[in-house]
Amino acid sequence: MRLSKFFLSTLREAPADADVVSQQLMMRAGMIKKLAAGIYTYMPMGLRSIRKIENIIREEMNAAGAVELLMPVIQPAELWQETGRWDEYGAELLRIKDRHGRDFIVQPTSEEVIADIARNEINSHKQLPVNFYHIQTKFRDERRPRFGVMRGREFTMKDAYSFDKDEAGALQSYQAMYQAYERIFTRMGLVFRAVRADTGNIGGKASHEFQVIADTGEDALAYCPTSDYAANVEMAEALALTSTRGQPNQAMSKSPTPGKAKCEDVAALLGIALQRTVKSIVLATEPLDKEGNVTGVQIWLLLIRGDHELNEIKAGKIDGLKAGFRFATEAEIVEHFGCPPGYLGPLGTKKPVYIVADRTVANMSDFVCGANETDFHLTGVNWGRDLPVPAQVADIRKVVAGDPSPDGKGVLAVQRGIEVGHVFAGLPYPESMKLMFANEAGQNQPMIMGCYGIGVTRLLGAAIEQNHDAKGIIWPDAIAPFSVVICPLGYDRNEGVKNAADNLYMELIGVGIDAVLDDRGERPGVMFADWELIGVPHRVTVGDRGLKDGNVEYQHRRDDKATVVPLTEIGALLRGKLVRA
RNA sequence: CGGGGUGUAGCGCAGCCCGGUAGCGCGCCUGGUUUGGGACCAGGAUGUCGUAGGUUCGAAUCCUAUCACCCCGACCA
Repeated sequence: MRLSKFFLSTLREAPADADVVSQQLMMRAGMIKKLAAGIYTYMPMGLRSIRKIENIIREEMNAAGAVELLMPVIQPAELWQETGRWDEYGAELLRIKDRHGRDFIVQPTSEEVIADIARNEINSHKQLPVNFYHIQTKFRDERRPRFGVMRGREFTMKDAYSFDKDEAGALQSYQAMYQAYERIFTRMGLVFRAVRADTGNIGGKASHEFQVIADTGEDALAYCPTSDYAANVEMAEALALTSTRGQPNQAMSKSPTPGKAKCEDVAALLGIALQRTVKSIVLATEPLDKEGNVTGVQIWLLLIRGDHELNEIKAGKIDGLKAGFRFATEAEIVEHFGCPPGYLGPLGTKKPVYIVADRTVANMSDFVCGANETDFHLTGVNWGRDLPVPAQVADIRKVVAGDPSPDGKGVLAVQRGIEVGHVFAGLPYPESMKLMFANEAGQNQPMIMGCYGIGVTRLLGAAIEQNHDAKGIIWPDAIAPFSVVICPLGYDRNEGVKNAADNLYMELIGVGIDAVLDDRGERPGVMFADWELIGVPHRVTVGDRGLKDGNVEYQHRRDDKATVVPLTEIGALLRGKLVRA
């Protein structure tokens, strides 16, 4: 591409409403423009990267045996009413009416349509397994769109749907997609991890998220560097930090701790480690009777070690809390404990409460907790001696870096990630949409469905979040808008430079290298700054100075300085660097 | 949805408190001088001041409504 025949507009300053670095850089580099909240135009420069991402996905999906089709953006409400998602999806589902007043939706995903296709088109086991995919525009009316293209309302997604005749086949389809995803993100040059995930409300069986590692990611991941264990922090299992309960060494006593309502303050006042304290968290549930009336309020006391944090998702899995819980009000706390928050503990509550101890707390000895009396804490508290051993012990805390890995093979580390792909097996649609086929015996049986998504436009942002510096974007080769930029110094006024640059450009294009020739005749500083902002990974500078000796300069976007290379060798050098991994 | 903030040229911002009909930097256009890291000089173009009402002789400025955009969002005892 000759730049004079392309379109480029860079900005020195990012628009004030850009909230994350990837969005700022893409806007400055002229790759995207915002049209409305969470809705972006992909400008020519940005679209080139999008197309490269799509092509890699397409090649690997095809190689994995998936078949491409294209389903509509606008879908009739009837299909969504059939699965119940018309009612369940909520405000994120954009609903529209046509001129006849019929209800339609703008698709946030395509399970309904593909299931409709599957039940109409697939009748025989001979047609299975099959995996359909498309790369299509989606719309989810996010409550609060942000993070640029990473959480837009309109976005592009690759979604694939597999249909199998039995569990074994479904597992194979799942693994084929898992491996395809590994190849896709590897080819894109991204650092990522496959993370075991909660199946969430789609309700499947096996599920992994593919997370691009970046400090600015929305999700925290817990993983074990010495094994393949990786899980969302919300999901990661926290083991008890001590396997058995220690023997009591101290007598229990009440210490004045005036004004010290936080574990940190109490530990500091008493001169003990924060790990010796126990934090009390009070929840309330409102159970219903058979008629659905609230029968009263039940109060729960959850005990967590002072330096740990409650994991509400885990708490929600405790019997009695499954139906939903809330944090107790201050009035409820005073009523049940006899004192306000800050001095609460499991001993001597005013009214009975349900006590749940975290696994680690259950094994603590000589610990410190609130005395249920304003301005007092208890020290040297021991289970079994001072109070009954906890009736309920559960994993209710968030894991932290340094915890033992649940697989017993090391220590957990925590990093942030951006979810760019998700694979699910065993979706419920075969039942609700009657996806039946005739098996070898001629009997009808339900198919097994899996679904597999990749956020195409989100990948664009995630790649930048992972790969940028103070000057701009640093694209991995495979998804850069251009692989190589030729920067001639004095293109408009130096015949020798112009000829050399033109010839080099033709040579690179001739061998299939995606090169751009900056033929604007701009000053070097302007050219360099623009291309460093855009993040083209390889740059060749053609100048009078080097040309006298038959040389040009090569510089990778990550290099601090250029290397002199004979003009006759630069083509081969670039070809060597751009060999596909 | 609740709370807060901001809307002035393509981008970044000032002007608003204290009303007098809009300005700065970058970018853009023309000419000239420059030319290996965002050049310089001279000249120039671009705004229904988010929108709609109101107050006033007069509104970017004050008032009301409305829209858009941005930020924050339980608790962590």
